[in-house]
Amino acid sequence: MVEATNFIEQIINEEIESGKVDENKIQTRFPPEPNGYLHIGHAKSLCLNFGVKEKYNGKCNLFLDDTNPSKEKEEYEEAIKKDIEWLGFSYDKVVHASDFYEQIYSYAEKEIEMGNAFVCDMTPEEISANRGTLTEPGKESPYRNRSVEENLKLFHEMREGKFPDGSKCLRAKIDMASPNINMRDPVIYRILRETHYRTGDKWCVYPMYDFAHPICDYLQGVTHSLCTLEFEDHRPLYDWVGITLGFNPKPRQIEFARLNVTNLVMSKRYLKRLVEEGKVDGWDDPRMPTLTGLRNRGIPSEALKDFCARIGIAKANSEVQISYLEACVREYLNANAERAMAVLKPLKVTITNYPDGKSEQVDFEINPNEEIKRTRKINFSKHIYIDAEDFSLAPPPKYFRLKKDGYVRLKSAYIIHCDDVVFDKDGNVQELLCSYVEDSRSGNDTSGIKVKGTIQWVNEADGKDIEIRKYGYLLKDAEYEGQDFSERMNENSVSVFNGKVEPYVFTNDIDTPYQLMRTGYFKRLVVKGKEILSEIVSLKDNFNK
RNA sequence: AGGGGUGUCGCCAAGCGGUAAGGCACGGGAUUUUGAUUCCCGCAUUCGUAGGUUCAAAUCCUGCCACCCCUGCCA
Repeated sequence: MVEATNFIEQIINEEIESGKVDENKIQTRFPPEPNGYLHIGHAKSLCLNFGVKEKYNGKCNLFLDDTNPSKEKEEYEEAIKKDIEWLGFSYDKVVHASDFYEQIYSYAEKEIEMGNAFVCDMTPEEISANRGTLTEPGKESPYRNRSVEENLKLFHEMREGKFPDGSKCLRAKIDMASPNINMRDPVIYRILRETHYRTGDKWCVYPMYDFAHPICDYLQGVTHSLCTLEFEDHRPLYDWVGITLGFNPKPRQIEFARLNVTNLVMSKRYLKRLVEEGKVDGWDDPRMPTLTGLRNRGIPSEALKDFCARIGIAKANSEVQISYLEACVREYLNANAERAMAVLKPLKVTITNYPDGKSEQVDFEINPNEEIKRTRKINFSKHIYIDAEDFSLAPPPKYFRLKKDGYVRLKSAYIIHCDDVVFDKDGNVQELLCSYVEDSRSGNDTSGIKVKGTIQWVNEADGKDIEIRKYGYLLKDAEYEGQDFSERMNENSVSVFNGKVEPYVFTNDIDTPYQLMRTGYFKRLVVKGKEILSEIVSLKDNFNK
C-alpha cells in the first residue's frame, strides 16, 4: 500500500482496500482541450495525474478533449506534448475524444433506444428560456416524448447533415425539475458544421463534454477521472452516463481545487490579451505563466514539480504566494547552478599599483555547495569593472561594500582600497582609482586585513558587453478583489541593464542557468535575434530589510 | 429552505475522538571571500462561529456566518 499524500490518494487506497478497484489497474488521464497553451495550473494537474500513475504503477494517457472543433488546433496539441515532455512525464498513449467519435455516437443511439435521450427541435434560445432558473424548475421540451424510432431516425438524419446547425440537438432525458441545472435534460449532441483539425468534415454532429468525457474515460480504462472543482455539479451527469450505459467498472470522478498564484494571470482570455496587445513578446515570454513561458524563463522543471508537490492537493480554494514558487526555484538553482560574475552597471576601476600589462589567473569556485569543489580560472588585471551599486559616496551605516578610503574584497582575487574617485563633467562617478593589497590574494591571504564585503567584478580585457534583463510581475501586488485586470497590470515589468559578463557564460549550452554572484540566477536568451542575459529569479536579499 | 462545495498560523497544508505535523514567509543568533547558502532557536492554549454529546472534540451532532461554483447547442 502506497502512502497517500493527499485526499485523492487516500480515496484510491480505500478503494483498493475494499476491493472496489484493482490495485494493478489504477489509471488516470491528463485531459486538456487543445485550444490554447498549458499554464502553471496545468502543471498541478499534470503532477497529480502522473503522480498517481507513478505511485500506483498504473497508467496515464494524454487525453486531448477535442469535442469542439471551432476552438481546437493541431498547433496546440503539439505545444501540449512539448510541455509534458519538458516536465519529464511520459504518458502511455495519446488519445483524443475524436478517436472515439464512432463509439460515442453508438452510445448515444443506445441511450435513445433505452428511452434516455431524445431529439429536440427547440432553438438554443428556447432551450435556455425553458431551463428555469436557480430557484425555479425548467419546463419539459414538447419533443421530449418522441418515439424511440422517430428519435433514432432524426438522430441519424442529424448525422447525415439533413438539418442546419442549431436546428436540432440530442438531449438526455433526465429531470427538468432537478435542482442541479446540469441534470435538466442537458444537450449531449449538437449539429456543428466546422472542420475538425483531426476528423476534417467527416462529422457535422459533435458530442458535448458531459457525454463524451465519461465514455472516453471508460473506453480508456480510466479508474479515476480527476478534474477541478467547477465540475462537481457535473458529477451526477458523469455518473448518469456511466450508469445508464452500464459501465463496469465505472470510472470515478474526483474534483480538486485549481491553482491560483498571486501576481499571475491564469485566465486564457487575459493571457491572450497580453499577447495580442503586445504587452508581452508572445506566449513564451519569460514573464508569462504558461509552461512555455516558464521554460523560456529558465524555471527548472524539477523546481516546478517540487512546487506542485509542496503546495499539495486539496479542495479548499486557495491562492499560493508566488514567493513559494520562487523559493522552490532558488532551492534547486542554488544546488545546481554554476556561479559566474557579471555587473549590471559597470563602474570602471583602475588598480593603480598593479603593473601595466600584467595579467594573472585566480581560482573561482564553480559552486561552493559541491562536496568536491571544482574551480576554474579567471583573468585578473589592472583594469576591471565592478557594479556601480557596490560603491557609495555616502554610505549608510553598516555598509559593507566599497566607499572612498575603504576596503573591499574582489571575489576570488584581492582586497582593494579606494584611494580616489574620478568624476565626469556632470559630477557623476566615472572611475575609481584603487590600490590592491598584494598579499591578500584569495587562498593565501597573509595581509591580516579583515573586510566585511566581497563583491563581484569583471576583467575589462575579456568582459563581454551584454544586455541584462530583470523582471517584475505582470500583475501588481494588489487586492485582487474587485480590481479589474487592466488596472492591475504592471507596465514596468522589465528592467534593462547594459552590463558586462565574463566570457565563461557563453561556453555552455544556451539554456544553462548561472548564478551571477550577488545578483541572481540568469540564463542566456535570444530576444529578437539578440542574445541577452535573462533573469530566472533573484537572490534573496535580507540587506534591504 | 434552489443545488453543490469550502472554512486549521501572513500563504499553502497535515490532522479522520485522546489533547495542533511540515513547508514558504517572518523574528533572533552562529558560521560565511555571495549582506546568498548552511546551521541552530522562536513562531496557532487554538482549529469560521454559537451551542450540544463525551472522561476527552479541529475531529461527532445541531444552528448560524463567510467565501467559491452552477441558468453555453464551451470545456
